[in-house]
Amino acid sequence: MNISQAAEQTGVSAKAIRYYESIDLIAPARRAGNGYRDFNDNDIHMLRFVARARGLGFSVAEVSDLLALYQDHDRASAQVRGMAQGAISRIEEKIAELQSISTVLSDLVERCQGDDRPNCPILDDLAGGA
Amino acid sequence: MNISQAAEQTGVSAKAIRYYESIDLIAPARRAGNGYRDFNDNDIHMLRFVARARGLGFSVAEVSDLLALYQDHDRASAQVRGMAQGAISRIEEKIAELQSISTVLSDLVERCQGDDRPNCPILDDLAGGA
DNA sequence: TATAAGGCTTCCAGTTACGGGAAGGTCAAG
DNA sequence: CTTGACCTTCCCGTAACTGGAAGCCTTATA
Repeated sequence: MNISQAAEQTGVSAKAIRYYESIDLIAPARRAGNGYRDFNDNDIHMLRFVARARGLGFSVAEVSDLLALYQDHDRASAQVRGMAQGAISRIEEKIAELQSISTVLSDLVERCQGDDRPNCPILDDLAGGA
Repeated sequence: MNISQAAEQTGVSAKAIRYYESIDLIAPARRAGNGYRDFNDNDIHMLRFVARARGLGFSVAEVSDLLALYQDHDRASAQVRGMAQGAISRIEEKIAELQSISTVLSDLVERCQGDDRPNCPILDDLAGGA
């Protein structure tokens, strides 16, 4: 299977696949006689794993660890669980931060008329900080 | 005032100040006889504006627009309000996305024993996607 | 069969918003 | 006069790719 088919079947762009290969996240694909990459079912499987893990917010470095754990059949599930919990913590923190920002912005928007006049509490706030 | 004092008073690092100057976000600071940047009260004011806007999640490009609006005393408040609302929308979207990710991860963690054994629903899910 | 379109390859550059660090000038203190 | 703390500019590195150029390969069509 050529790279564009692999991309289509996994949701990982051809560019991204080459990138993942270049940073050794995934094993280099077999090459056909013409030099084209040739992907097999296992390659597709791995790419889907990567796509799903990335989609769940794991960094590429973390995905690398997860792949190693996935391929190590003697791993302890605690390790994977720990990584997932770490990811959850970071996500929760980010959510809290975004929510507090959103609150501030919403308050500002509420106090701003939003008409043709120049008076704008939003800019006043940015300027004054108070 | 030298750059390190300006940094301290605004919460913007010296590196960031030079960067903002280099990309024309802020006006180049006056130079003292020795070539050092010399910041005045207005510079500090502008840097604080930038710091606060960045802290509220506006991109540097957006801060540039906000600064222009701030300095244009004939601006319409509607424009600033619109930008703030756009920022809020993006933030809300991001929050929703993070929350759905967090939910999925939490479900997975819950189903994972997290012990010394290799059985791990988290990896199973990443692999199978189902 | 010639050729044009499209896919594949590699490599380089750009993205965001800076931080780190090198090489070298400047300033205040002892 | 030297030390150490500033300051300057310049270049590299970050995360995770995307876009584009230059140049093969393949397939379809005239």
